[in-house]
Amino acid sequence: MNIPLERVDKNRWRIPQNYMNGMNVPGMVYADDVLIEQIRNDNSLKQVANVATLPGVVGHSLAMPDIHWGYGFPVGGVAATDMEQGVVSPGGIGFDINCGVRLIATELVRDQVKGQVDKLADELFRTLPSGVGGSGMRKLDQHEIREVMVQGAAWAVAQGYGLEEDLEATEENGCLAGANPDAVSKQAVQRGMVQLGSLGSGNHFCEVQVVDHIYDSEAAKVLGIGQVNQVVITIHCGSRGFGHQIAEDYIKLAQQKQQDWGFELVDRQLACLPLQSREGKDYLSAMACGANFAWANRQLLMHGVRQAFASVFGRRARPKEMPLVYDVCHNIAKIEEYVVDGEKKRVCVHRKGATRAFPPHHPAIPEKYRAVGQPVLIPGDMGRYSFVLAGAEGSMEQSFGSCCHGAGRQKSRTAAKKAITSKDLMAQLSARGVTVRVHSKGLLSEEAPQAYKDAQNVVNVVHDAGLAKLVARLKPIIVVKG
DNA sequence: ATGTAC
Repeated sequence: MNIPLERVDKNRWRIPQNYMNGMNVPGMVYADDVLIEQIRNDNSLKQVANVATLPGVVGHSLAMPDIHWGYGFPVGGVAATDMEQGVVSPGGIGFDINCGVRLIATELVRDQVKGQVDKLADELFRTLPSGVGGSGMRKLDQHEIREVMVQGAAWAVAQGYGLEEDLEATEENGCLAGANPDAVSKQAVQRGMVQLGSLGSGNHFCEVQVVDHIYDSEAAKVLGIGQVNQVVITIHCGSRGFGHQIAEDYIKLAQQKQQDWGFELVDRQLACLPLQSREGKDYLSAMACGANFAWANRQLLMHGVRQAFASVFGRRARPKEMPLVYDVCHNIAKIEEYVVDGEKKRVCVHRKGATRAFPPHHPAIPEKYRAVGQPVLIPGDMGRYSFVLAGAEGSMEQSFGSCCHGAGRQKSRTAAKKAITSKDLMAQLSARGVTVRVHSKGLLSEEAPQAYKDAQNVVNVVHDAGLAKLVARLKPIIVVKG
């Protein structure tokens, strides 16, 4: 599939609106010369064009430099739809509702952890339940899961999983408004009741990392990650089977109703619901339940991390000395206001594999970070590095307050599995000084560094394009995975 | 991502 790309500047490529019948806006792809060649290799650019055909889409159908093929929408896609005329498309949020990333700081440095790496890895692996379909740290009854759906991370804190101040360091304070448990199916509830506080599988992980390079020492200091060799922890996880079931339920519903609403979609996977319809509002209410479950989930997992550190390092790693730096979601739809074609507009911003990146002084940013901008947490791959950035002004002008979310897959899961055996991968990681504890070795190869683009290229693009600013680079020393 | 298919 050859998609015509017009180069806009060093880091931007336009898919013209006349490329395909039915496009309501042009596409815009963020990539440099290296990344654009990798991106051309799958069908994700066609998906960028497909998204541009959605009813009520405004501005551009955007693709971040970590874009790759996904269900309907590309992963790494951003699209905003008009609140009055537009739709919400569950495939534009993703199956893992509020998949996201949480970064925890410590007062430890690399040398203090060196001799305890195996013990710490064992302790983390024991404390954080993982694996496909695995059950979580806390079983919920019918009443409790309703509270989780409405309260999010605050429920977890009230139950003793963490500190009050964790909430202000969480996007939306760990609770998306408008959640309605009655919009969630019994089946989703059944799946969710046993999975709170679990890591799952796939690309989800808990990593112990060290600050490896600092790009902006002032910003890094404000975020509490200002010391080279400082030990930090990243958790990447979402809403598990609960959010997955919500997505599946509403995609099925949307597909059944497309004809009634008069939609003729270029791809069945773009199934969508008018924002002003009963069904569209129900999806947003259910999505908020999924988002809140995910925030509670990451809150429990962070509690597990603090417990594991305390058991290994005692008073040198008490919860107060392990503050949450920030928690971002990268699979979500948010109602926000932007200037579109010179006019202020309320839109539904779909971020699927895309991180919010609000600039300095935005009221949604915790006060302590106001001058720096919203922390943007970008996991790379398990062998190389991850990044911390801060949102910048360009995101508000260009990308509906959004930037990339990770390295972006370069090889399919099947291709990755063929490229390297888990044994060879374990040896490679060990040689790089990375200690791994994994639930299923068979799945490890699918997540090999070789399966991903170089995250450094990805973050350089969003930095150069003015969407977010580089703050720090993190290197993994322990990886715990499903 | 996911009780990796109903």
